[in-house]
Amino acid sequence: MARAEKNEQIREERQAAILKEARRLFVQRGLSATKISDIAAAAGLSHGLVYHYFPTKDAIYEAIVARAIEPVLEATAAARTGSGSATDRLRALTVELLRTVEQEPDTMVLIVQATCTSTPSHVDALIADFGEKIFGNLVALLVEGQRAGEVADADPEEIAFLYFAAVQGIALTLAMPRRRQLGLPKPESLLRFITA
Amino acid sequence: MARAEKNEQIREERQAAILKEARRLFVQRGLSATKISDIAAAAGLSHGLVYHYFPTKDAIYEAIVARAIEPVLEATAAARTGSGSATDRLRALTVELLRTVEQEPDTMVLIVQATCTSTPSHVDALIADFGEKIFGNLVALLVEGQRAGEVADADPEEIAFLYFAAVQGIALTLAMPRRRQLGLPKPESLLRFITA
DNA sequence: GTCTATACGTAGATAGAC
DNA sequence: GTCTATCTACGTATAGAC
Repeated sequence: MARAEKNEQIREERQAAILKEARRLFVQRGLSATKISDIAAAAGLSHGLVYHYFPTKDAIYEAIVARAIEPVLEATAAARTGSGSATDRLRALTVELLRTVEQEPDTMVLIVQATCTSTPSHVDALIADFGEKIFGNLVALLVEGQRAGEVADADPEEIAFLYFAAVQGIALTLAMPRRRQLGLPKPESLLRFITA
Repeated sequence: MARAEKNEQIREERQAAILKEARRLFVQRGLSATKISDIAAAAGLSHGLVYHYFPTKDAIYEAIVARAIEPVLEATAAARTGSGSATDRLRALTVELLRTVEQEPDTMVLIVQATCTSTPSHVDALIADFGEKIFGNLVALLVEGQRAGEVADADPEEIAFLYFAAVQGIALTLAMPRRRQLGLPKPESLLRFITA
């Protein structure tokens, strides 16, 4: 393997390791309580080297939030434009969101944290944009469902609001310290907000 | 006024001012991003004097979280033991919780933050205890409602989970940066989770 | 690419004068 | 009770050697 190639590989591995460990720590302790040296130790490199791969701690955080947002945004976009009835797509979306909450709890907790705590301004912008898009996708989907008579005849903005609030609240509750073991709610239960 | 009396009065005023400004700042920026000197400046006293009234920053935070939890806990306890049908009490509780979210958003946001970010261990214990009690009160109330045939015949633990998740998610959404203006959901909408 | 050493700033907390 | 000055610790980020 050529040297440049090998370096590129090292670079990717290091960055991935930093992002992975930083994400875990940010979720556990929050942004400002996580030190660069914690991240470095967890990823198995010196703290100075972290700055070889990322310019600042905020940049690491921003990259992590952006990656967390992406799949959730894609899921709602896919539900909005996919094929099948609106109800089917809402159901599939709900299953997908609950699956994410269960199998990758960090993803949603990170979004929740970034939403309710002040963050670097770039991240604030990411979160605001995220909220707008999620909301837009859900409302469009709900309106389509209402036209087909499948979705309750209430204000679609209100339903979208409640629905996504519940999803985030579920992620939050599962992140509670020393919480009792609670199973995830069933998709049907969450869909009671919506169905006609 | 006697000197001792006057000092006592000063003490109470100072403590109240510190708690009030600290709460605002903690909600806005989070615990570790809020400096003692920020609090002191906002409350109009020197940063050294803050330590005359509270031993540590964590102690201030703990006092604030404890005060935020109290009214929410009381509301669910009152709903559990109050008079009237279970449905009536659930409805009144929902109105009360949504009123709190709207009129004192900081209260719920503070709880949400304390839940999803690592906090001093005393606060973790407060939050865990809070979760247990809220959950217990809601489940008891729901079971009573089910006996009367007023509440949907689903797992009461699941309904309680979803209900409180939604409440917290609503508070969270309203705290979003640069969010579009959204009205609060109507109590009826939230109660759709519950009613038979 | 990697590490160690360090500069620089700042935050929590204390001491002592008024 | 109140302030200013200060101690101490630590975290980010950089520099320079290997």
